[in-house]
Amino acid sequence: MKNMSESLNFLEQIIETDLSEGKHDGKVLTRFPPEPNGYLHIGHAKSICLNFSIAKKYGGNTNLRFDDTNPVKEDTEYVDSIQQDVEWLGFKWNTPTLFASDYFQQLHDFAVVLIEKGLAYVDDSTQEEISDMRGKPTSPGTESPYRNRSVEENLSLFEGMKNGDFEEGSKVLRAKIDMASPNMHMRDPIMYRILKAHHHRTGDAWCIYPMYDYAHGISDSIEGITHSICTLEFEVHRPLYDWFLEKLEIFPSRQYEFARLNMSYTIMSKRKLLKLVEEGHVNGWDDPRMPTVSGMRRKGYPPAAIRNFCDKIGVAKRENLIDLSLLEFCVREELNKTAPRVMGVLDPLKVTITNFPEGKTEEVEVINNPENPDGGSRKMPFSREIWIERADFMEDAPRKFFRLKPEGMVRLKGAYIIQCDEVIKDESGEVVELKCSYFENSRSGSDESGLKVKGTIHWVSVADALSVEVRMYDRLFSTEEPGKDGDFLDDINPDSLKIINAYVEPALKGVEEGKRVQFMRKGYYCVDQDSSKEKLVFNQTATLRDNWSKKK
RNA sequence: UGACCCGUAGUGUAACGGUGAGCAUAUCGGUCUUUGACACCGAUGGCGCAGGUUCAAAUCCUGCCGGGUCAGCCA
Repeated sequence: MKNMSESLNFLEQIIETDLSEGKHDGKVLTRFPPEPNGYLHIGHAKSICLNFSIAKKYGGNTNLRFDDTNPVKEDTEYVDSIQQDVEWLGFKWNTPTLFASDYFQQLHDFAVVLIEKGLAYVDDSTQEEISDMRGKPTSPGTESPYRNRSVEENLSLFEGMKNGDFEEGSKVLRAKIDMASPNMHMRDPIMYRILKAHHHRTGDAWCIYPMYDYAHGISDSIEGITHSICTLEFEVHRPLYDWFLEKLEIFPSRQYEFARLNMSYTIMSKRKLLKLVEEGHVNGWDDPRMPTVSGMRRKGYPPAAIRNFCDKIGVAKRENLIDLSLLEFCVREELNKTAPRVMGVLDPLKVTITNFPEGKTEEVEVINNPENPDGGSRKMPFSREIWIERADFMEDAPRKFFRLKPEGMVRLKGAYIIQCDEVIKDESGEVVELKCSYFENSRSGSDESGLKVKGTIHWVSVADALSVEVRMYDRLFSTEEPGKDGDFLDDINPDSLKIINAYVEPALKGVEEGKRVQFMRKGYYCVDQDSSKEKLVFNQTATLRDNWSKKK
């Protein structure tokens, strides 16, 4: 009988077949090849988890290699953030960080080999001419008038390109393949272009830079990558990937493609993400509303939750749109196990316990995490005046509302049962305070009152409460597929951020940045980097599920 | 009107010619509960269509329909 753990995705099947055939002496080496021109997002996380975990599963390794072949778009700011994000996600690459730019010399030398074999030529055509001659997917292209230059001429021209003898854009090196190929990528693709730009690693050493199709496969081959896993849009590039390795007769890396992640209410395009940042729709790449790894980290998503999510969504070749709620489920699942429970009142209503002595403070003991037996407990001050959640009181409550109502009773979590005796309102009729009485013999843990109450609510002592800022986040977009009908900016949710003030229990004083907690009955929150000694700032990571409000 | 890839519950993903098409999530009920959370139980819901091969097809073949990708000196 087959169970889940035995079922393999299509990439695992390929690897197991390769292994059984003894390919590459049973070695598996994958790679994650980001271009350092943007921040990593959840879509990259899928690729990272896939590459690292599949290699690990089969006793192999994974290289981190920056695909830095386009100096005009790339920057070290991105190489730093990308490395940090991969590490944070929990993965280690065993070689030093690699760069395609480390292979510029080899790439150049291989290009010379191809020229010598008569398989590459220098083309003087303009960009427009090249584009025109390429033809259309439905009709063949035409050959460039420069296509049949002699090997010697090509060699000397390419040397000239390398030496900076020619203007940017005046010449390119092209592979000589087939202008009539039904595959556009085989119509004499460009291998090198002249770019008199400063590279973030090689400086001004080069003024010709290799194109992706040429550099990527050869870089894989140089490193001995056995399984080069990329997204579906590179599928039509594969014949070219193979062509270079075959003609050069170097290590036969193989490329496999999977469907990229799409998620509801989310955009994944680097260009659009950049626009959100640049136009100030969000507060930077690490804004907790961003689907970036840094944004999710700041929002309080644990790396284990993201890994779990990537595992759950699986890998296949069909287009997909994952429910955002699955990610949220994974986040809650992880946090439920790991986040200590604390009390935080987000929308406070004052309760005075009239029969509790003025000025007296008692300590009650509260379990830190019922899901974690080793989580221990802590003390919480209890006094005559407390804050409760405004929504935990209802004047005209329906029958099944088992929180506080006039003359109703409720358990204060970890403390006493109280009864609501009087509702105080202001002149506009809004409830501003509740006068309650407590049952002294109902103390949690030693309850001898015999009272049975259905509801338990959270609270904090007014005198001891910490006033904190809480940033409440909702999804950044209000439509499932932002931009599906028109401009994606029109689908931005205007209420994606609300900043409120809340009261939390004093045990939270001085908690470290990044700490994740559950505000009991409300949700998970994470201490933001904007916190100061005077004022803590929390980001809402996720709310708890709320079946009650759904039922209503 | 070319080439390549892909169609399994709302969503995602299994099945490798042979149980009643499984699992997760979502949705809806219920049990439990000093978190209306969590956990647990149950329900709704699926093989794009049509042929063919076969004792037997989600699975193999053909056609159709639908979706995606490709015409950067981006990756």
